Amino acid sequence: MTFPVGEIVASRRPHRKDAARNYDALLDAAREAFAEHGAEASLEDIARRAGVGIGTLYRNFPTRRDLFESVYASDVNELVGVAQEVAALEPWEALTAWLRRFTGYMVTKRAVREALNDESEIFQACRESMYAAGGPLFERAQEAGEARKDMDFVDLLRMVAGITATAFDDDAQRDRVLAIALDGVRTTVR
Amino acid sequence: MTFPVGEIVASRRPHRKDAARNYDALLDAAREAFAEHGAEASLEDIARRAGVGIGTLYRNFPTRRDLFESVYASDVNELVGVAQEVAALEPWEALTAWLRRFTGYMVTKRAVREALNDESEIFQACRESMYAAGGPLFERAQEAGEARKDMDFVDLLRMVAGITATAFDDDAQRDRVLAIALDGVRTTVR
DNA sequence: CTTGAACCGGAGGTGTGCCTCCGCTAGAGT
DNA sequence: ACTCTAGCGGAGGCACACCTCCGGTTCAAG
Repeated sequence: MTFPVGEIVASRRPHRKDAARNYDALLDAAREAFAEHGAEASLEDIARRAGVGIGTLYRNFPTRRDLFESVYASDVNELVGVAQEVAALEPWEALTAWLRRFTGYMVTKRAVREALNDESEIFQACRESMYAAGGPLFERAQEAGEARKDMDFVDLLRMVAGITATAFDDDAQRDRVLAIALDGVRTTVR
Repeated sequence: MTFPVGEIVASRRPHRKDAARNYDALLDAAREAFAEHGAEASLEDIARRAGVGIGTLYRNFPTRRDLFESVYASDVNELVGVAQEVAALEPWEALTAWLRRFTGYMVTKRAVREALNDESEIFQACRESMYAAGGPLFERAQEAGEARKDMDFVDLLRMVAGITATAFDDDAQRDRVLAIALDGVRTTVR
């Protein structure tokens, strides 16, 4: 199984040194802006944050959707990497460790998912990568009797995504609530 | 314990027949628009949906915040009523019945909460009303041994709010995931 | 060092939303 | 029926976001 996401991202990145720097700055600024203002964040503000002209933004990302896709893809890329890192842990620990990273990812990504409907080709590829990376962790936990069998990986992701996308009083509360919900997942099937 | 929210809402509502009708239409249109476009929904679009001039919107709700507060308050009002209705059921059933209604409420309300920070006086009053209405249901379930005791009502609301605010493939998936998370809540404390 | 291609910034035209202001309309009290 | 006042609609000025276009700049290959 290959993960085409990385290649798609890389293919957009310009070759010249200054151009590449601008590209990265725009991606970071966009990630930040989308997390802060949601899908409707101002493109001119993103260019300002990145310290580049608005023209540069449009050359790299002709449409808002292009920007979404790139930000999203680069994050999915990282999550796929994490899945490989945690594969050596015990089944339940591996799963929850990955989900913890998924949490951090989801906080920023709420806006992107809100704007990117499933039509997008890149979105499809990213989702497949995600499932290919995290799915086995869940199945392993199921086989080890550590996760209930009357739910699937998609259910789990939705659950974690929902909980982590909400505003909590502090991180401790978020972790507590997440742990409680995961207790529901760990329940053995009746 | 009184719930001042209803009075606040009522106090805004104009006395004249046509004016009251416009007020209601604006509230409904705003609820719809906020659910659809989030907190940044266009006020002119809301006036259009309601079939009134933009001036009428501004006379009734001088600021965007006023509109948020009114929509939010009217919804909280309804939830408080539901809590009284379900009070006669068994502890766990009463709690989950109320949370199911909370779900429907939350889908629409995500946008409002996103825009209304805790400074708002009305928001404070609403939150108190919510806790006063739903809190006892949770405590009753705890005392009956049906809900774990190492979490509080706020944790529970955040959890349900998070899960229900997310996009699911269908209602069945949402219910399934919610039920799993609630299994975590029902777990007895170790 | 030279050179040309790739890249840059931002001015500016267009569209849309925000909010105010005021001449007109229609409900409510007599 | 009459009045008078609360309420109405939307034109218009301002601000800001979107996106295009092009003269100037900078990298990197030879």
